[in-house]
Amino acid sequence: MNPISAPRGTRDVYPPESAHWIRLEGDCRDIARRFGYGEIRTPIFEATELFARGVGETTDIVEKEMYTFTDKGDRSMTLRPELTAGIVRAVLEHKLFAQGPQRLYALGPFFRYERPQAGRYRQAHQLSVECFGVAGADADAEVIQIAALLLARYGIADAALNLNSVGDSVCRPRYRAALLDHFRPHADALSADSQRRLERNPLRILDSKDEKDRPFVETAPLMIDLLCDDCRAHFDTLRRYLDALGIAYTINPRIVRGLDYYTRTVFEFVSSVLGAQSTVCGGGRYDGLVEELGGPPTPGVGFGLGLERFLMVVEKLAGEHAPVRRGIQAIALGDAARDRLMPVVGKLRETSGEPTFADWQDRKLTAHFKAADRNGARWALILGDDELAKEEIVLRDLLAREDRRLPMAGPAAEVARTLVEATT
RNA sequence: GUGAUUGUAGCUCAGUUGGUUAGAGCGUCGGAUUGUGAUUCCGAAGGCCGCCGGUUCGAGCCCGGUCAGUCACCCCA
Repeated sequence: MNPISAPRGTRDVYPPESAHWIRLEGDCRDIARRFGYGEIRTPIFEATELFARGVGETTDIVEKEMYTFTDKGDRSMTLRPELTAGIVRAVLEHKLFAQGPQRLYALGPFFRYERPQAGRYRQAHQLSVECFGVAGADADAEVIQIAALLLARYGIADAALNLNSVGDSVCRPRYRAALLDHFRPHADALSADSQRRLERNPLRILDSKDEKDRPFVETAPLMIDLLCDDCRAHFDTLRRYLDALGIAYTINPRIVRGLDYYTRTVFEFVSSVLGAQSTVCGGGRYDGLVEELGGPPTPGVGFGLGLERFLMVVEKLAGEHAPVRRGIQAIALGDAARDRLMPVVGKLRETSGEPTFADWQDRKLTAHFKAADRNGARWALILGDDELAKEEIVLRDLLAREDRRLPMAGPAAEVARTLVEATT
């Protein structure tokens, strides 16, 4: 029988890597909190209909990338391919809009059935930040700053903010028509992919990587030149706010997002160290989404930030740094010492903020020291027959390589307290 | 879904034109040192050579399939 492996495109996270995840998730929560955003947790599966309507029937995500199944009640369910639709559903279900604008974030997995590649998984994780009920560009600037701050906290200067506007229901149809007028006469000269895109989603041709498309893409009209007055004003205001916040960006008139619901602002943070899947964070405004899902007309802006990709950038950019040594390795030599030391270790684990490691097996001192190194312990605590006889215990500083002898009398709690003091 | 490429010890990788008991470094465990670790020396354990089938007297090596990793397209976090 073959051993079972993790499903394709999924991966396990375990020590020491899991420590990076804990830290990143903590930083996401901390930064969201600073902006007054609260956490929302929604199911990882929802009615298929929610994503079909929310993400868009004709998007690649809905057409071919969803994990959809029929449950035992004959309902069509889907593992969420992104977090926003479920959040909107929950907000509507609990009538949170009755309480004014909602600032929410969610942290968790999403699922897309795609061929894995660098920075692309079938189960991935993201921080999803959503601001509902604020129509002004201040909300756009606010969510962008959240992402910018998170990147800055990890010293990721490498990620560049690309900004664009895809217009609204007034000017986008006009732009689409202009694009079709531009590309249609040259349809035969376009790449096969772009010929297909011409019918389905002409905007996509703009970020084609095919050399054949290049001359036509370069001369194509730009949305940014055809924005209606309202969209133009929104875009200009956002730029002013970003400048005021000191957030650098470049206007990239060719960024297009894959989800149907975006209106006006779209943005991406891209990193050069990620390979082909270079977007660390992508988002924008979605003023029509809430209504589309059966709610009252409600503006919204938000983004998704890929945690796997974020950590990839951090790892590529960060050099090797010596791991911090912390905590105590407790070493008992002999049965009597073990019996005496065990309650002390128990108390240390209750009261010390640092880890306490112990291997109660009857091993050589050398082996215990090796374990201490492996555990990254800062201190070694040694108790053997000699110490027992003198009611002492040896505390070794593994960095300074120096031993200290401490009194070992009284109840375990007292000994533990002395040790905590001696090691801080 | 399309294309390329790679699967040999826990990890990184050798393995000759197909030829007997498949190797190294690191790591692990033990010893040198009956109580002092990151250096050194000695020893040991650890392999369905991804899986299934085929060719062959004989397959880690050749062929087909399959699963998985990696990279790119498509698409996106």
